[in-house]
Amino acid sequence: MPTMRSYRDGCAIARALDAIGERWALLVVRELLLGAQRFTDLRRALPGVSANLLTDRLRELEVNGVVTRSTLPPPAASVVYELTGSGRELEPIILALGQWGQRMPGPADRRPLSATSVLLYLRSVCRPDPAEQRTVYAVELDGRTWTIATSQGTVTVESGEPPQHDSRLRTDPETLNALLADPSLFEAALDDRTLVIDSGDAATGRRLFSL
Amino acid sequence: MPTMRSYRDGCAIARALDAIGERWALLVVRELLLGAQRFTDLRRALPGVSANLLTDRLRELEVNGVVTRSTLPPPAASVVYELTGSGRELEPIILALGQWGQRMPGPADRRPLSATSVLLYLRSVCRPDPAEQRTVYAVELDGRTWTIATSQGTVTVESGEPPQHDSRLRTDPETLNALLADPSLFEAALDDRTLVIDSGDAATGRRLFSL
DNA sequence: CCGCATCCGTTTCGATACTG
DNA sequence: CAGTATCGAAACGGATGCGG
Repeated sequence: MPTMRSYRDGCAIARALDAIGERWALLVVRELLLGAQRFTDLRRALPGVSANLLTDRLRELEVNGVVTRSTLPPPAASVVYELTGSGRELEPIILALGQWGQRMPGPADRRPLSATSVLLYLRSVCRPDPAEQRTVYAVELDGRTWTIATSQGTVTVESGEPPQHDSRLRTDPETLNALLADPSLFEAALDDRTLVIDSGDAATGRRLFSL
Repeated sequence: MPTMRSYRDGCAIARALDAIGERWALLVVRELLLGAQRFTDLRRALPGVSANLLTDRLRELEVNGVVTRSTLPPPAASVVYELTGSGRELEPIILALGQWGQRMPGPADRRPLSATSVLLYLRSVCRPDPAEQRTVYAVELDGRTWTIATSQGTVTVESGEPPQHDSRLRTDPETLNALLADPSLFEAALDDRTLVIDSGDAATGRRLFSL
């Protein structure tokens, strides 16, 4: 059964933490910032969380009005979790927390990087040239495919395969992150095959990192 | 000994949560946003936290570079905890979390309100008239005295007794919060003595809530 | 009193196994 | 796929103790 402890403090900060302060809760929200996800996808994206606990957190977030649980209409009929409006309002806070965490004295750790966090970063920093044509990328990260579309100065990131794409890339979160920080690593990444272009030309692929 | 668990995720959000995501940690930071505090004051301000847990959290926050522990020079010689620069950078995030928490569907709870949260709110919303003369208030809340000074369009809130003051008020967090939301309740609060003016005239006291 | 340290019962977490 | 069941380990919460 879900956790039911509270700080018992009328303060709005404490009440917010009652809702999203339990362990893993905010990382679940982070995952859902890129769109609705299924239980199993959340598990894969959050290595270390047990199925048991993920169930509890999702239920708590649901009763707290942060997440909604819905069953897709047939023939899909799968269960998906999605942020509510209130949940989406956490985005700037979570991104700010990420910026704070980045400034922290990190002991040069080489820990695996979550795909979602890199994609969130991409979405938050990329401001494509508004004059540029709409470009749709299919990006495969950690075995999952994402749709990244640049259009009229904005970037959208969605889970799943795009209906059609201009370029299909395959890489890992660490490489993607490195390329966003320094686009000039593009050719080197192609060379050691940490980045693979499955379709589309190199110039189109490279443009994703030159935003 | 302190908690030593980690999300083991290179993502900056997860690393931030490793530093300040444990239970009570962010509320400790909240308390310290108004200035250095002693162990016992933190305990009183955070009813529900046990002494050993507070010790653990303070140590963790210390090793994570969020808090510094220092012994005041004699004759005080007391131990105080204070935010580092990194810790102070959490202020906008914590305030944003508070705004999010306030928008949450609160089930009309009448839980005790922490003094710090009301003072943080006061400091964040009050924009006094820059033309106004500097005014120093001594405000007693929950048995502790705070110094609130308005000067040149800014408000400062500090723990402790001011050297001199223009007005001395005594009230409780709930009343102070209500007065900030609706200054017209000032006279009613004086009537039922949930607000007491110990020194200074009523007009000066009232000005604190008309910012 | 203040700033903890130690002990101890309870809750939560994390891992593995299992089910509709 | 989307969860439950179970269980040992860790964290929490409260009480008490203790040196300065």
